[in-house]
Amino acid sequence: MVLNSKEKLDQIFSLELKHLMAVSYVVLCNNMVTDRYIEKNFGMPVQAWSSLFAIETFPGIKAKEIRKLFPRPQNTISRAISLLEARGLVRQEASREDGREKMIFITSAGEDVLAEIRQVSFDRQSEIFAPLNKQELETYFRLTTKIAKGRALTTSDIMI
Amino acid sequence: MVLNSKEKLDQIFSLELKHLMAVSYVVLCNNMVTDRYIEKNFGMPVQAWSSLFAIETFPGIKAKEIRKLFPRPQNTISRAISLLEARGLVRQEASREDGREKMIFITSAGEDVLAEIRQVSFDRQSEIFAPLNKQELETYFRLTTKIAKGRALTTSDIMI
DNA sequence: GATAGATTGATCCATTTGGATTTAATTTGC
DNA sequence: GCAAATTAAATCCAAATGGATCAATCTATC
Repeated sequence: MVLNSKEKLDQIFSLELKHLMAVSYVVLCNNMVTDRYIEKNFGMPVQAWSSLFAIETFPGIKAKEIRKLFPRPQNTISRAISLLEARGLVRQEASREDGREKMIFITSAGEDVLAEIRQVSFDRQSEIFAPLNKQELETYFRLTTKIAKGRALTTSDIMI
Repeated sequence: MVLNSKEKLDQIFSLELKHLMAVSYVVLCNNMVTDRYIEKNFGMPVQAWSSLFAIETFPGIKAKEIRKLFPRPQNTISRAISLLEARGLVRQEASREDGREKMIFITSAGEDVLAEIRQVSFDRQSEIFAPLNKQELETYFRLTTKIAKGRALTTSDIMI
């Protein structure tokens, strides 16, 4: 019995690890498409435009705080911010309270680039979630948020 | 007004891109924990043990088929299989129908390693989805599967 | 208020990554 | 039936990655 790709996926999604596999599959597929597209069209890696989102939403945010929103290694975020600064998309300002920290702000050039990325990301989001109706989408978001807030997501008790 | 991390996350999850951000956040957080743990304890990258899952589930699977289940660049899967083969966890056999393809099979050493990884992955899955009750978990899986089957997930109409 | 320990962000460097190319095999078109 | 196009997988190599280290600063304890 030879299975085609769709049937193989169904079978993978019937294993005991199906919950983890399904959600990872969705995000992995999307990242392959989105990250490659933005890299090609805007010349920046995912951690750079993710950081730009965070910096716009929270003016004066620090690098270590960005890591909490978009979990990546510390030096990855550090370099992403260097790239954004080198392109004039953000500016940094020494924190008054703590000389080690830098407050990061988006520039108007950064706003312009982000507006473009936001638009295409929003269209992409619509594409991805198209299979769900409005009610299902809200349920999905509510449940995802519940998972995201789980204590062990970032600090596992078993994988130490 | 200064926000702590939890509050920042809430605000990020109130933006128009919240659906995409929430699910990406969950998978990214998990990958940071899981991939690092398995790298440290089993000495192999995520694409290697993912492939091992696929190879066990579908004896004789080809490299290009694994890519459909765990979307990664072609050479990434190719190298993962080389690694698994070098460790004696899988063996390859030339396909009879098509000499370019190789059929991949798990070895008994591979079964042993996979059994360990499966156990810890299963425990990790329980940890991640602990915030959902049984009913919610099934709903979540059903909706995730719907998204996973969407045509545009892998072949975007807008990100070309 | 001096010193040890902790924390922030930058940098170092060996390893990994992934787009592009190559090799080998198959399929297509004429 | 043969050249051209296509496909699967391996390999090449410049660039990215991430664990480890470093420098600067802050905190705690005595």
